[in-house]
Amino acid sequence: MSSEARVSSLDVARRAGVSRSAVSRVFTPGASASAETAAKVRRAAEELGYRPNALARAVITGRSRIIGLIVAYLDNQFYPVALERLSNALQERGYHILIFTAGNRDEDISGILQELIEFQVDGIITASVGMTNDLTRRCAAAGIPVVMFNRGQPGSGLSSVTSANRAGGAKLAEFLVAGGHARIAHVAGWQGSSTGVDRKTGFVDRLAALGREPLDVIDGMYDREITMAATRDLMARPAPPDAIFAGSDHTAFAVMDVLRGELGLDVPGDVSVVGYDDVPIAAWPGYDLTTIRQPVGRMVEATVETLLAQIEAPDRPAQALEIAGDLILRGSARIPEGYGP
Amino acid sequence: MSSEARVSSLDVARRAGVSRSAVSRVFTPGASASAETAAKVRRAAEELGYRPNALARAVITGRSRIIGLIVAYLDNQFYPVALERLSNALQERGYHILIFTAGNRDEDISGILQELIEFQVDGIITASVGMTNDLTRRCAAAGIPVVMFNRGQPGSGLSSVTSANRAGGAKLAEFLVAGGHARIAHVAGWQGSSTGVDRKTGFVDRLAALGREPLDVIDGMYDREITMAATRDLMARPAPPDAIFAGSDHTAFAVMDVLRGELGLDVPGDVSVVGYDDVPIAAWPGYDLTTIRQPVGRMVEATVETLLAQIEAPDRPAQALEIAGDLILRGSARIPEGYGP
DNA sequence: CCGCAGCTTGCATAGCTGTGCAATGAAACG
DNA sequence: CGTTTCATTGCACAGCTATGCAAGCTGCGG
Repeated sequence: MSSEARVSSLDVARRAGVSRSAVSRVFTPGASASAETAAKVRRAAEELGYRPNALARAVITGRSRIIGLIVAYLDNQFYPVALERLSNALQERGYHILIFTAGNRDEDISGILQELIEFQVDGIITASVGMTNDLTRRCAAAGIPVVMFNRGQPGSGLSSVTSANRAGGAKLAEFLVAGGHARIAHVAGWQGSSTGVDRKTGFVDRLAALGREPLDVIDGMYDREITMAATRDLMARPAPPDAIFAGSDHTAFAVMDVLRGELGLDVPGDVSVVGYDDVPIAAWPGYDLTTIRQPVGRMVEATVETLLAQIEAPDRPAQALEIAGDLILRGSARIPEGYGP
Repeated sequence: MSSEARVSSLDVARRAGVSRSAVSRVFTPGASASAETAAKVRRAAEELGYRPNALARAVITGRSRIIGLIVAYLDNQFYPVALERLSNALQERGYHILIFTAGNRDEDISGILQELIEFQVDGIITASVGMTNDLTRRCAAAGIPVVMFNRGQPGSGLSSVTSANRAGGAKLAEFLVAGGHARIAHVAGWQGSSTGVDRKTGFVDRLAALGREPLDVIDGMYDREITMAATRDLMARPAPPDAIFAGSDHTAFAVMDVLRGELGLDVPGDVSVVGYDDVPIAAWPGYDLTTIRQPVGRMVEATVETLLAQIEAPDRPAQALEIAGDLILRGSARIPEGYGP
């Protein structure tokens, strides 16, 4: 409530008639202080508007309670939703998110790692970022725990939390085949990412197990424009697909926009479309998209638990968690007999 | 490249055969150091993987280069887009965003202010948050500059950056009247926010100036469900509206989903719909929404400039900036003669 | 009444860095 | 070659807090 000069523990100590140590102990859980001095200190702190300096505290305890979040892009709604939940989950545990936006270029990521070290972050979460092996090595060298959210990197020694992407891709393959589709195409997610590769692999392998093969697989790079171009290309062929699996909901919307908006086709009458993620928009009647749900809540919980555990015990081995996701039936694809309620 | 022990400037100094001061000066722009020692120091730092401790630096300079961002929700796509740009703009200037998610309840905000002070943030940006006057006073007391993004609070003494919301509302009123609509309704943005109030006021006032009045004005709270309920209510009346202005694009999508998805109506054949923001989805063929563009890029620039200027010169008076936004013509509303190209 | 145990509290130090000040060295100039 | 000047560098201190250690005090039991 005083003027704008920053107020330190010394000011509080003087006003309360005690030493700095006493003030520090009052604000340190687990330290011993008598009820009387605690009251005096709290009152003085209140009057002066004092709060302990978390940065100075971090310098001496070696714990900043800051988590660095590296995120490449936010246009896929899955990531803002996850960001909000991550922030809430970490806030509840006394941690905070320092955000870093980066393209997927190596030099971006490299520079960001420097800054993460400068800010003494206790841990790192990456989202929608494909890490390089170089970065992997440097993180390990810096001794900062890393959890990759919605990405994995086998053999990197880094923890990761993903949904069961291969299983999800397989479910969609079965679903589309059961729906009686003849020409099934896949506009895949970025093949530089584990999610993009795993979904594709699970999808193609299950098709093969059913004695089928995809009409075509094109890398849509998780990009709206590229996916739209790929869709136009597919549909311009003599025998166009009657079902398209897009690598994410965000790109499935792009596919549907081309089919309905540009080509005047009916979904699912002419072409069935399925996606992956179950972002909120997928439930809107405008798209009503059949998709695999990525359980954001549980993925976030697992990410936070894993990261904090690794911060507590740095020697704990990294673990790659996969969380199963359900097929969500909606109106964008023919529903075969036996599915649904 | 070494083991995981944190490496300090003393380690680098020893390895380079110089004093701590020399190391500090090499990493402080503007300080004097000979080319020779700079080379020695940089080399030793490289070998040890040293980076200066930004937290310790912040303790002594009194500048953390951390900006606190308070955001209430991210489901309206306008905010993730803004967040990404804010982060980029600040990163370019050597600042970073510490993120705080909060509901709009007073106790949330109050607790967050404590944490903002603890982390010694140099400035605060609020987005999608309605601040209380109490918070206003406490921020001023703490001496931390605040810029409200996409919100204003007249008379609070806080800086703000918004688009010209009254002017935008007026443009939409004119546009809908020129389109020959007979019964014009407004499902407004949250009336506890300046944007919601200003857009409504500009809209209603211009209607009045044209000798018209709205069929009804309902507070949609910027919430999808509430807006959908309001739309159902409007359309169930004996004389339903033939044009609806929704307080944001995000809620305009909700209106369209009810009209087309639930009621089987044609947009704009039966009802014209307009929104506000011009988020990316508004341009997708699935919605193709006529709206007022909020120029995110310029709003972000202005926010960053204002905040940094206020950090440099704390006595600088607060300013409320308004940035004009254009009417973007698309297919969700009848286009009157004389508009368009 | 005395000794001991246990809780409090102040002192001093640690944890990392920026920066004023003075000393050192070299370079430049006469 | 002598002197002045300037850049450079080390020392010491500041900035804010946590914590081990020892001293003080209180209370309890003998």
